[in-house]
Amino acid sequence: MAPREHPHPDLHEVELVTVLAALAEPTRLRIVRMLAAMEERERAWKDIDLPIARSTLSHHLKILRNAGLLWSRTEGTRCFVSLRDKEMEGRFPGLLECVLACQDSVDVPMAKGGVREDRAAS
Amino acid sequence: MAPREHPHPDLHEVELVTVLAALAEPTRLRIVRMLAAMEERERAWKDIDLPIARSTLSHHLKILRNAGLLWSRTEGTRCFVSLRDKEMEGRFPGLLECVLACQDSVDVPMAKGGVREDRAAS
DNA sequence: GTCGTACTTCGATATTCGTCGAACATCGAA
DNA sequence: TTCGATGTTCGACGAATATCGAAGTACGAC
Repeated sequence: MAPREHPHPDLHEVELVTVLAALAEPTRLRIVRMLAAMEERERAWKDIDLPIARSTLSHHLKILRNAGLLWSRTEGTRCFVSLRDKEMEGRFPGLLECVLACQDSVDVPMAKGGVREDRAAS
Repeated sequence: MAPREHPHPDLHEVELVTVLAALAEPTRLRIVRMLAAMEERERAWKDIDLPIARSTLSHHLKILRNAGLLWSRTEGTRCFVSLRDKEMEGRFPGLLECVLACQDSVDVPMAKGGVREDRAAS
């Protein structure tokens, strides 16, 4: 289907385990990190370049959306996603921040523009 | 088997996804919260009172241990577990703290002493 | 209207995970 | 040494999950 307007949960109704489960998957964590590392606050669905099928990507984005982690916006037949980091900070203070700050093996080698070199290098 | 000395991972080798996955399960999150809410820093294995089989509990404790979240110590035939919160703070600054601080539906109604009333009430 | 693009949903599959009871291993006590 | 207590491991099971390709749906362009 075309990107029909998706339901976005009220963050007050999102449970911590849901958020943790959403983040506890390498591909999804990578997506979150990529969105956080961008200069623009939005990323075009089409430009999310990962070695997975598009249907799988759609699946992961849905899980992140249901966990309150990202916002998707429709523009014609296209879709743009962005982190709900401000809201998440209100609901789970410090969580997203420390997840993003942490250094581990899940990197952000996602081409097609938007990756900040300065962050990637630190 | 009796509580043979278990392997505890070096926290530098523990990945964020491993920790998140360990925490992203209601029973395990409950165990972590219970350990954090205790006055004594240790809890006897035997006194962890949850509505699950003992083999299941053993399984969950192993996952938490492998994620670097808890430490288990053997004393004769008994076992005592405690949070590795200080070390986790060094590896993933702020993570455990904000997970414990967050308010959601996973409570800590675990009897047999050790639950702090002041925390439970806040 | 017809076609193509852009996502989403469906159905199928393989893997992982939570759970249990039973069997096992280790220690202390009798 | 025999017994009981204490955890752990094993084997099995159903449920959940990550993945894909194919089919479907909505929109813009022509």
